[in-house]
Amino acid sequence: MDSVDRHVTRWAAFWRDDPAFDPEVEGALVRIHDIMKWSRRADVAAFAASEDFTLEDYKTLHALMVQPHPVEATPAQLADATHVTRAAMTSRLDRLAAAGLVTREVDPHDRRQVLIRPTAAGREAWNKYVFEGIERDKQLMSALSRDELVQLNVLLRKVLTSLE
Amino acid sequence: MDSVDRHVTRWAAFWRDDPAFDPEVEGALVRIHDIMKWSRRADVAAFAASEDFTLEDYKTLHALMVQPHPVEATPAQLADATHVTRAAMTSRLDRLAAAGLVTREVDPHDRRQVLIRPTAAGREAWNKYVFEGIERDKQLMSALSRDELVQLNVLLRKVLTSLE
DNA sequence: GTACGCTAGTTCAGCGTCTAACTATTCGCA
DNA sequence: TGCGAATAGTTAGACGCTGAACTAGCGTAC
Repeated sequence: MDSVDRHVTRWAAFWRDDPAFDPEVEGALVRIHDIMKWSRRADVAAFAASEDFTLEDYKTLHALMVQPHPVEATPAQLADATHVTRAAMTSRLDRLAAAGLVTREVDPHDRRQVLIRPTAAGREAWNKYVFEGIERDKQLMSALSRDELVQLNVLLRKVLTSLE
Repeated sequence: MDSVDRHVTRWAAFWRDDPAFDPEVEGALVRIHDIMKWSRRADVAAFAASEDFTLEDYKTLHALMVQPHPVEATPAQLADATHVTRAAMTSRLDRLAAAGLVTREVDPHDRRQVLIRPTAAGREAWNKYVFEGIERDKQLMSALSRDELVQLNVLLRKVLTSLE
């Protein structure tokens, strides 16, 4: 029994005989929510020390580096990849461009588009943090065996596929 | 194969022979992240129509109703339950109190504390939305059978217990 | 009994995001 | 060919959250 079991149990008391409420459904979603919070907290903590390079900077740079074509991408593609709006991406790119980590260039073939490319400094910044992030993630999921991890992905993949 | 598989595969290409990177770990966390985003988006959409009653209002009210003692709680307890800071809870309660959905009263036994209680209108507002939320959650997880849902909770419970 | 440390809640400035409106460019079709 | 619709990106204003500073009240120890 974890904190979610306790929470959902109390919650369930309100609809003891109402079949609409399903402890397994609510439990799964609350847990997903909570694990997410832990992950985010760990990420924020990892970037709290570094002045002038935020978690958002890193995430944007990461999306740029792990593109189908890691040499360039448009703001819209990066916005989709990071699940933020284009407006948010504009302000993220403002920061990165000002810090000299990416370049902005108008696409000569379609002058509405802007091509974002990482600079050498940008690649370096990304490299510095990416392994730490992988290690954090590993820690977070360390309670599961390899088989369990695979099993978890099978289940989550089903959920996500149905949503997409 | 879902979008995360494609994403992580591309990602993995960067560290093809580096054992630090584990597609199962990253896959699970990215999926948890994405499912979370879907859930939040559905919740936001559900409250977009209703003027003057926000998702945050509902969540706070919900935390208040599903307390060990659902008649009253302190701002600190509600902040913990909803995973926000006390500062954020102060502003949430400002809204709810102004809308007449909760009352704020200084605890006579400890005058530092404030007791929050739902009003009749507050209970009614909560009741109006709680079933819709349950239905949304059910939809979100509808891709899984009962057994799979139980299995998912077993795995997530392990992860969460290790984090707590 | 007074002084110090701790706790609860609030206020404030800063940040990141969102939606909506706007500009510039390209596309499609009469 | 030219004009309206659609698309890419940016800007502006609002919102919610956070951390830090602050006020008020409680508890304890000397």
